[in-house]
Amino acid sequence: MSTRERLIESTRTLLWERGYVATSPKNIQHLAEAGQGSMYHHFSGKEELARVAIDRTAEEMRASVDAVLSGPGSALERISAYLRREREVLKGCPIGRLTQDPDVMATPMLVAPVEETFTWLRSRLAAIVAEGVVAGELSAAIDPVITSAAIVATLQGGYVLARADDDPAAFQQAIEGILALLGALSVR
Amino acid sequence: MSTRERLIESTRTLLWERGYVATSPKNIQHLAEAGQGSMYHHFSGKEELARVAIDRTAEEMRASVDAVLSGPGSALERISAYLRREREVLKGCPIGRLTQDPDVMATPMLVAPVEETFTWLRSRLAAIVAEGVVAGELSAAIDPVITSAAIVATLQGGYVLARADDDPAAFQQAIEGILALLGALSVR
DNA sequence: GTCTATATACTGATAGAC
DNA sequence: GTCTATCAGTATATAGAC
Repeated sequence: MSTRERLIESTRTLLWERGYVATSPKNIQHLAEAGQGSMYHHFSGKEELARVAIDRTAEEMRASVDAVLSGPGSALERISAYLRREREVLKGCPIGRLTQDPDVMATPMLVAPVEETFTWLRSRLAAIVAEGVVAGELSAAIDPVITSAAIVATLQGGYVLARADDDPAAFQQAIEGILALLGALSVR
Repeated sequence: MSTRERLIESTRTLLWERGYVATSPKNIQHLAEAGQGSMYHHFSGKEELARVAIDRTAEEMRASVDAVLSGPGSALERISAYLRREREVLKGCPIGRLTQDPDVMATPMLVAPVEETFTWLRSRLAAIVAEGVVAGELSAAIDPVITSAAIVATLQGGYVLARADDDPAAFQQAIEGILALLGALSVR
């Protein structure tokens, strides 16, 4: 792996583990086993490097989520598969966590990919919920937009509960809770 | 207000706005209009001050939530009143945000009040959901524990969505989404 | 491309005068 | 109780040699 590559991957790791404010150029260089000079040769500074790292994380997430959501199965089955996927629950969501970072929120270049990711995710899920309603699988009483917002929020909030409890079970309970509600509204 | 009081209140404000890692003793002193010496006279350091501040925020939250949940109305009405309460959505949850702070999570003294708050909230809500089921207001198919986890998670995740979008509407959609699902399972 | 030197400001605290 | 002085270490670079 090239030095540039190692810098990007190290930044991704640290942004996930500690966020943006709490990650210093020095931390990144150490993890990447790269010198000060290398980092500033490849990137203009911490901000640009973070942007590249966040973009990559967002793209990967999008691709892996889309793989599940575009897969086989009914609408509810795909949503359920997405929510129940294996996750490193206690590490939290690498994108969602950034919304709590004051320096990320104060930097338009860094918020942009975060905003785009959630906008995409919510509309992708809304489309699937709508599909389920049209197919007669889900009750016509379900509104796709607010329901998909609730689904994504449960996922993001599940991470918060799990971290507060230091136990992935809290995440799983939240997921099972929303799935049970959705399941009860499926048309059998 | 005493200097000590101003230090605590300033810390509460900064922990809410920027979190723990991103808040320095200097920031606190400046906002509190207190000198270095004053801060270290009243508190052993940043950590102790943060603990006092978090405790106070947690207690206030508990009291105000309990006021709504112990109020009049059916189970679903009280849950709905709680979720729809006025909130400074874009500022996020002053307690939930701390779960994303690496230095808070690494300090047992600081995680403790966060963990206690969520444990309390979830069991308080679970009791109300259970009440609704017993009263025949909610479907017997509803499991109080996982449902209350989903409710709290939706709330916490709603803040994440709103901040990502820089729009409180995303929070409201998530809330209306979970309430619609719960409402559909109420026994009319 | 990578390295070392240098720089300004801030972090989180301690020491001791007043 | 509050103030100023001081401190070792870090944050985030820039400069210029190799």
